[in-house]
Amino acid sequence: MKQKIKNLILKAALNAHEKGDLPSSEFPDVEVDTPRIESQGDFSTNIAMVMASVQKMQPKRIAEAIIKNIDDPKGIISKTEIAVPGFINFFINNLAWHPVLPRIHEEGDMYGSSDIGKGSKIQVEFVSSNPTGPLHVGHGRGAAVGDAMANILLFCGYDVEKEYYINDSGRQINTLGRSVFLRYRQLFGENIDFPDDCYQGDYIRDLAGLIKEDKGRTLLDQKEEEAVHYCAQFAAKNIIAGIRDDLKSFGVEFDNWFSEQSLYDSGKVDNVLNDFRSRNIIYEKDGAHWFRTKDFGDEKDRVVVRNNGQTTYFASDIAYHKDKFDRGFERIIDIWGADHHGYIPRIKASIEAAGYSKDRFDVILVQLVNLLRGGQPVAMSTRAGEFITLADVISEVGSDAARFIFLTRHHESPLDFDLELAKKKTNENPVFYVQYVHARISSIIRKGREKGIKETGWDEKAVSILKEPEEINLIKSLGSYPETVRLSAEFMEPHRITFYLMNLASSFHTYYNKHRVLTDDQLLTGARLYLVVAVKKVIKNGLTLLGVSAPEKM
RNA sequence: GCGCCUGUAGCUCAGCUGGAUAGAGCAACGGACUUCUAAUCCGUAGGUCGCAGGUUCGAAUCCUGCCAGGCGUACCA
Repeated sequence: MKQKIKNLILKAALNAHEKGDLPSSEFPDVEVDTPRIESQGDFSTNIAMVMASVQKMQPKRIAEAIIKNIDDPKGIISKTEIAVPGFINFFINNLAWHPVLPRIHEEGDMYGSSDIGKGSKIQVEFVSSNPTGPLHVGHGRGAAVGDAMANILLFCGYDVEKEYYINDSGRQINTLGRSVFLRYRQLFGENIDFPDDCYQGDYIRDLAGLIKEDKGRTLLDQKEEEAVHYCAQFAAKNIIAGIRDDLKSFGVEFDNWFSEQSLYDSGKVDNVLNDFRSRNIIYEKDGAHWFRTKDFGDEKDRVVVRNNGQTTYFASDIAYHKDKFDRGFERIIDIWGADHHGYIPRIKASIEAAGYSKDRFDVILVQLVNLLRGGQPVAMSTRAGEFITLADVISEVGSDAARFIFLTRHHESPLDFDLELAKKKTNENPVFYVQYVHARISSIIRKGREKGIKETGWDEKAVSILKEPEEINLIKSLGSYPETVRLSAEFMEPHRITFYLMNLASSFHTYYNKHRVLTDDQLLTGARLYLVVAVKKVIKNGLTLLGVSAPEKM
């Protein structure tokens, strides 16, 4: 609808120019807004004010010239107004909104989809938690944002791949092995002080127990190095399997699990480092190897090989991001915890140095989650190994509530996640509020069937009965869904869908309380059914993008 | 110190990349179930958009400087 108005305005401006009502043929981009206040119409444009200096005319005169030249054969516009500074306000004929309904019925699950991505290959990498412990709540937020983002991009015509990067190499894996091995030895009665720098959680003991069951005491006879290595591999594999399960119960499945170690095994890390050395992008100082990230806009240069010969995490990350582009992705999106933001300039530097444009790389920073219970902070200490895992949260409040709540904030604002609130079944909890719409409409349909009432289907005459303000309001809201999806993809902000759904839900509940769908008037009932079924479809459509279910009953 | 993020109603947050009189939910108060799920709705009240300048027809939104909070600033990941 907005686009239609845009075109009408543009054509009117051209007509006006041809007829000599407007001197200049220079037209700015037409901007059409939806005013907040009802009395200001359904759409407004600022074109007259923007053109004032070019046309050397008063905005009011320009507005008059444009209105005079509007050609609206279908009668979409019921009224136009010129408002004080020079806005032109358009009032849409109520009946002009209705054609969105058959579109929703036809397109169903695909309503709102588009091809703005033009099939270009895009990768979303998220969660990528170290395989040294279970996922916690913060990872859940990253998972919810990443998965929703991937769904939205797919819906907008991108060829999306979801990837999980496994940090299965380097020091933290060694620490994991040591932690498990020490617990293992404790199981055989050794009296060992468990070091602070080892992983403290109970899951480490559990893993040690599993190894004991499997291997008996044989590890004690091996060289420590070998035993630690075995424990590390065993534990990492086990933990990853657990992470995979947790994500699955959260409704998140990845297309690809990418191993950091594989970058070393295939020589990709060495290759890219050698390439940078040969191009003098890496130099030696104090026995370490430094990447000239400063030359690419970072604050200072960064170490890639330490003076003990070990590569840093950054070294494999250089190879990793290069490899993503080598695999043919036109754009890559990383979803990180906000505490990693300082890492962005150096990754961009590495991408530029590897010969790709840093503009093809985006990072979505997800702020931290404060876990609360009844308003009180839940104590969490990773060091002491006392934390509520994502799995705990899912089993307590359910995947739907968790996912939805994670998406009720802009990803760059910190989020309070209250476990008690997430379980509440009231207006305080937005998940139920939205899902309830779907359940209510399902219920209406069931009741209708019992009474032998069928949907009318698209019948312009019947549907044109829908002219209650609450109905027009609902239809307008339905019509704006595709734009919401598009903006959500463009700005990489999944929460826009969440807010849209809450808004649509509110419009529906208002309508529901004021008007009955199933009435004695057959024509009206059919038309209203047609409307609410469209609402149901859009609610389901949006919830699906967010990874939340749409229940038939609640 | 420097860098990034945040600051909007008592609380939790939106605000469509510069538009007109800044919006929701919660909490408070007052109402609505013999009718399709009251897990809902309607109404009342609540604001110097952190502060101060600047840009312009027009600023919560853009720029600059402060103030407050969070995070980062490793040869950790």
